[in-house]
Amino acid sequence: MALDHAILVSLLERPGSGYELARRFERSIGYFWTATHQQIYRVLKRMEGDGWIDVREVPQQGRPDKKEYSVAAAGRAALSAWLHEPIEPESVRHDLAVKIRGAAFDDPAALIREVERYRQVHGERLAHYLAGEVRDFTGPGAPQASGPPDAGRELQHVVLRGGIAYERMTLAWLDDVLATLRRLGAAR
Amino acid sequence: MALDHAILVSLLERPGSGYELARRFERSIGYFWTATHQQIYRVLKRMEGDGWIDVREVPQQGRPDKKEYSVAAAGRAALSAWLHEPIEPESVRHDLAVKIRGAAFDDPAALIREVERYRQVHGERLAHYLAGEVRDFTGPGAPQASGPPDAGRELQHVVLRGGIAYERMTLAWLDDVLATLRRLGAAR
DNA sequence: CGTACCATGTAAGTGGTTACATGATTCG
DNA sequence: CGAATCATGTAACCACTTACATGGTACG
Repeated sequence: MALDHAILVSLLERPGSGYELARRFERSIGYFWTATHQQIYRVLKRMEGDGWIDVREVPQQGRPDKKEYSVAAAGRAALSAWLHEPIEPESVRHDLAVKIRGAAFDDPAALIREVERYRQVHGERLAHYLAGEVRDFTGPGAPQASGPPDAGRELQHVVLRGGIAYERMTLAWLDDVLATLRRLGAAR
Repeated sequence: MALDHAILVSLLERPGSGYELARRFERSIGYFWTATHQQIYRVLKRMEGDGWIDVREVPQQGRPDKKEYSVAAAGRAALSAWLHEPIEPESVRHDLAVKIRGAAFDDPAALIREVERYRQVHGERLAHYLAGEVRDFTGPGAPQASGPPDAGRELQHVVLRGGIAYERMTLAWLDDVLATLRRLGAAR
């Protein structure tokens, strides 16, 4: 049940509305946690009821009004408690791996197109992450770290490096998969 | 909803009981899909009702009788249909990444122990995969591939290589995370 | 004689997905 | 005037988790 905590972290990084959170979950936070707006609104309502977050009605011009949420003391405490409680490394679920093993009982070559699609998606994600890294961390326009290190910045960067490493690894593996599928197709 | 298909693949590789499937999901199939016995029994019942799988009562001595399931024609067809239908690369959920970003609002150094625990778990998984690879694929005792390549074997191996690559990448990243956390702790 | 393993289930709860619903504003 | 974006929700359903339940055999 880390959606609560993912939302708390995001609101600590910057307060915002349910709609804005949903957009963030399509991007930066979405790199390691996904959520739809329906889910987010439900959780926000619950956390508001529990006093974890505060709401502020923000009138806007040219746009619908919005409710801006920010983390209350109780929410900070709940997040801190969760941070200190150990969690098990999560279990993995890879549809593609199921498909690959299933292909042994069907036509392996028919999977090639599917794997190529995956390869493209992961290639795009990698490019996206790398662009973000240059923009926010390593590029010339990026804010310079002067004086003591900014913990939030460093931690965001190391998470992003994880995403980059994951995509690179995945691309290399998908190439391995493609080579294997092609080898099996050629040998028939 | 790939649990159905993961079970079908596993039953195609070798027919078995719900209990046996549950054990497999703790090992080989569990590398890329998890399921508890409660889930498995429910899905087996449903697939049996749909005519996807056949049951055979197998009396045993010294053990309780078991129901051995095997894939029926309709199940094979359902699997084939799924294999040919495109699926989106699945979304990721990493509690640890949420925790790392959350640590910026708490004590980063307190996360070190948690990350070390993760590191150990992933190290064990890697060792487990590598042992399996030697045993089943690359070792001297492993069945030799003579003549035409065995598609099932090759495909199982490439999936396992994916698991190995994933664990290696994760270990390297966790070292990066640890170094970052320690740097932040030392700079305070 | 207790623990571990084999074997199969039910029930309740939670988290997540999909579909439906509304309504205003901006831009081409 | 249609599509996209901003903004917030309800309802139904499905997948998954956790807790509870039973009962036999093997082994040290």
